Amino acid sequence: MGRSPCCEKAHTNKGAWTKEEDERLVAYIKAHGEGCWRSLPKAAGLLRCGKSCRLRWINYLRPDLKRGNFTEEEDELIIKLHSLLGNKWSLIAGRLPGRTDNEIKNYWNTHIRRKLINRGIDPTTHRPIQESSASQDSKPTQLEPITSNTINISFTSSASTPKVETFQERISFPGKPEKISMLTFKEEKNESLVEEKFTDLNLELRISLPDVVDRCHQGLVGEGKSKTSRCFKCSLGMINGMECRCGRIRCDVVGLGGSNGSNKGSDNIISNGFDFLGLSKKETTSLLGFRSLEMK
DNA sequence: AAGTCGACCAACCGCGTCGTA
DNA sequence: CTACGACGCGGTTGGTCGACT
Repeated sequence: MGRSPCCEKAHTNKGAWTKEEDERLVAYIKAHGEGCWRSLPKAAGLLRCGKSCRLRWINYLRPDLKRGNFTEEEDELIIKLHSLLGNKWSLIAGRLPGRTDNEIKNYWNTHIRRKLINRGIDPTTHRPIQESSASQDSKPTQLEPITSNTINISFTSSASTPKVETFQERISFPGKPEKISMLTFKEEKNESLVEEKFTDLNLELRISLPDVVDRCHQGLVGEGKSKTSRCFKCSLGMINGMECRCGRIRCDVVGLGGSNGSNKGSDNIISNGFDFLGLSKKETTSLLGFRSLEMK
């Protein structure tokens, strides 16, 4: 089965956006909010693909974007997050307010990669280049015991498929031991278990429950969505609990949020929950916030 | 002044995932 | 269970600009 095109390419503009197109897009989103990218171009009077509109808004037109050079602190944070997450640019971007995944990706490829190589560090493995090239010959699953400056993080999930997916990431900080959590995350159907084995966190590592409940309570749901699904928090039995506000309105009688609507109002939940690496707001609009952590 | 090269970055493309019918 | 629409992500491309010769 072939993949259908995301839009009618014959009647869409490509390439650089004009000022007029930008103004139209901004005006439309200000008036109607984000979401439903497929229908947005037509509604906004733009001869653009929905994808293109989304990208333009997210990467360039969004009012909360921070323009300008990256600071040294941001550099170091990106390096650390990349050592933890790999090329998960959207997750990394979620930790840097005002920065986009595309911006960070570009910055990584043009600046930080070179910076690490100059330091003698392999930008892919975050290990010293000599050690890194030598270790490529060895089996990746054979991990050494944890030392004072080595961290293992593992995730195990069988949430959506019978196949158990695991992720192990090993990070070394030569010379400088750092405290970090080792988390094990297990999720089976409606049951979920989050074990936090250590509570010392230096990167504010937290596991976050998706805040879809709060979004649907605030009328931020997209039109035409199902009204029978239950939010993740409810499915965990957290109704009326600390993590879920469904007590106000049971989420099995309201619609669940899709990717539509603004993110206003979700910040409190993120900051009060178990936000893992400060998952980007867009990530928390669905269970993707968790699933993104399952390394492929 | 003209040509070349590399850096930068906006934008595109293809694929994976999710939700729904 | 399957097909399909829609969205989001990551890799890649290509245009622009400044530095250098």
